[in-house]
Amino acid sequence: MPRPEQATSAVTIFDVAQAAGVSYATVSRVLNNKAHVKPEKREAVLRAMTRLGYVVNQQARSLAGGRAYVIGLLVPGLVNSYLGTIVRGIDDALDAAQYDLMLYTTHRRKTKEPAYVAAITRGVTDGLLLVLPRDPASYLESLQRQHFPYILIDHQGLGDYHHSVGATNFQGAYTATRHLIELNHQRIGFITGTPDLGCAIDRQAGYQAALAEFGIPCDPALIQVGDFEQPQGFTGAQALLALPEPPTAIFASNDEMAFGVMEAARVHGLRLPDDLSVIGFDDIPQAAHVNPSLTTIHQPLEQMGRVAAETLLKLITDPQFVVERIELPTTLVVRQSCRPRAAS
Amino acid sequence: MPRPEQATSAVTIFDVAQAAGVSYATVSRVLNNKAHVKPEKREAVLRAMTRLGYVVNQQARSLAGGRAYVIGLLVPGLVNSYLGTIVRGIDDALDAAQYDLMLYTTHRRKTKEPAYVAAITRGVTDGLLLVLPRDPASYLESLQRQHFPYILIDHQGLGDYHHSVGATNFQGAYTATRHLIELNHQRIGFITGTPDLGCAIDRQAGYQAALAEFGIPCDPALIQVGDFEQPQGFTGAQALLALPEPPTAIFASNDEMAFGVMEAARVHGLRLPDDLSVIGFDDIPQAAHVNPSLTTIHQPLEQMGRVAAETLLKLITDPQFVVERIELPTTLVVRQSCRPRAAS
DNA sequence: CTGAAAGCGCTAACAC
DNA sequence: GTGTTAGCGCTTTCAG
Repeated sequence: MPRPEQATSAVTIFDVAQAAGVSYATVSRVLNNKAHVKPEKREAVLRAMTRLGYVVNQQARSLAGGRAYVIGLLVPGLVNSYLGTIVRGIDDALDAAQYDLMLYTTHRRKTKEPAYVAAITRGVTDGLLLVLPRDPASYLESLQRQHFPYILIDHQGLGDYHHSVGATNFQGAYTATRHLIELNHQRIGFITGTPDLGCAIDRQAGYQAALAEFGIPCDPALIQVGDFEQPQGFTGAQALLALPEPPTAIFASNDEMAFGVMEAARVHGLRLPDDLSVIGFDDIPQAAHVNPSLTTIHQPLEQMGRVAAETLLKLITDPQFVVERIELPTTLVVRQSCRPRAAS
Repeated sequence: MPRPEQATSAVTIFDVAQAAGVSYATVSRVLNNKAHVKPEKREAVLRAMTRLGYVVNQQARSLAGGRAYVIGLLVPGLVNSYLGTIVRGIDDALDAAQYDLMLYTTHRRKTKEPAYVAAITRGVTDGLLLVLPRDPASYLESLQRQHFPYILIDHQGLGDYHHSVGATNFQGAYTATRHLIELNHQRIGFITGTPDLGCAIDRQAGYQAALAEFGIPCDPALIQVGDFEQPQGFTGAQALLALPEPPTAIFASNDEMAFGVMEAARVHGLRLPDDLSVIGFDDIPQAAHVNPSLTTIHQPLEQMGRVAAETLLKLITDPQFVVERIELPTTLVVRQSCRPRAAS
């Protein structure tokens, strides 16, 4: 009693072989672009495949030792537009290489991570892309031990993770701060990202470096800890604006928090950008559409995704390939949320 | 010469069987929770599995005719926070059932969709979730022919797609419009969604139904065609506000476009909500954070994802299971972007 | 250059 | 209850 629901499918390489008048193995060779197949036969096989509507069975293929043509993408719980943009880049690169994408979320099965990684590395997937993992060490150790191909996206600074693609966070934050300084601001508030993330640390370092370079003392009261989410931008700005000597400009570690800052400024009765300059980081689509539009540091998210995927693919095809940390440039996007400080 | 990169892995059910002193098949039975296994043996097998660090090989499992424990998610190109919220719900449900998620994007391989669907239905995946497919017919036909389990998310209205989970778009739009009417507005502008999407059509119908119920004539000049993206909200509102007799309230078919409307109102020198009331649809996180905060219709996206996934799982385990279209309720969320029209 | 044959790890009849 | 035995569809030696 055959499974009725499978009625349609089931064109195997065996069928193709028969139709093309060759053997089983030859079809496999054609399938994998192996050399040593007479052109005519290759042609015949190809023709038979299209005529029969043959589609490879990845399961079988990878079981038999070949590639799975799937790469895994491990993301933190939150699925937002930041991630969406990265995914678009990944998807592009994977599409070109005929790879599919398996989506894994960090918060799943957190109890038994080793098993999780094991499952991922056990055949289903040929490589793994990790976006902003909170605690990379738990994964990386087993990944490295198994020499399993992986690339980290947008994470660095902590530890020696050279298999990674990121942006020039330090440079970007430096540029943002410098922009504010050149606009004559002296008291510049800063709202950090999630403190245990490399990119957050680098952005803070860039902020402090610019201050130092221009001989502006770094007042700890001007630094508020945030978490990359809008509410923290709001509360951070509230604290900043309540200071005896409040800042004339605020640099938020990402755009989401910058929106929170703008909100707080309004609640505080401040006009933007006249009374307070605000600058963000990331350049999410929304940044161009708020009022006033947000001056920010553009982070090439889509490109990061694409480059990471391409690098991973390279790593998969050539295990000897040596991956260095790749940093893509950030750029200042000047819009309307910053203004020169009125001379006093 | 064994593959060196596989050094670590390779604990098979065979190894487990040996360690537990049972046969091959018994391990498989335990794995699949089949009946007829003596408790002591089951125990022994379980112990051996954890001791050896055994992890199932899904490829082999599904090749041999079992489940793949993977469901596919087909999404339109755009990956935004709308989708992110749905995915969270899906992920929750799948997590509970130990399923993984394969992400497919519509724009890929558009040239050969049949092959695409074939690949999806050929074993890698046990079922398919389709979010807002632009042209469902091209997929649905082969899906149905193969009796392959699938559920549509947030698509309806066109054709007879009962395998779907959505929200009460008509009802929500009706409620939004009615809210505006009860606020004494008579000239209410409307910006449509992408016209070929069922949800867009239903929302427009809801708008018109409310108007009709209150005896307000539907002025075609008050309806602008949009596409669910912010820029169209902006231009649509511009057209509306340039009318000889402009509306006192605008209902945008989604929040993104409502933001565009707010932007246009500002450019036009209008104060919100005093000079113009704006209402949206979706209740994306951002809606609570703009200024003024956006009154909107909450669409239970996360729940939609969860329900769709759960229903699909049910369908997979029981092919006889009959799926009806499921509509989850939308609710009005009153914030600060609407105000009663000043009596004139 | 090409065919034959041995599995990959597992499920599912089928015997015992 | 439990073990035995076929394959699932494909990649890969290994002979020709």
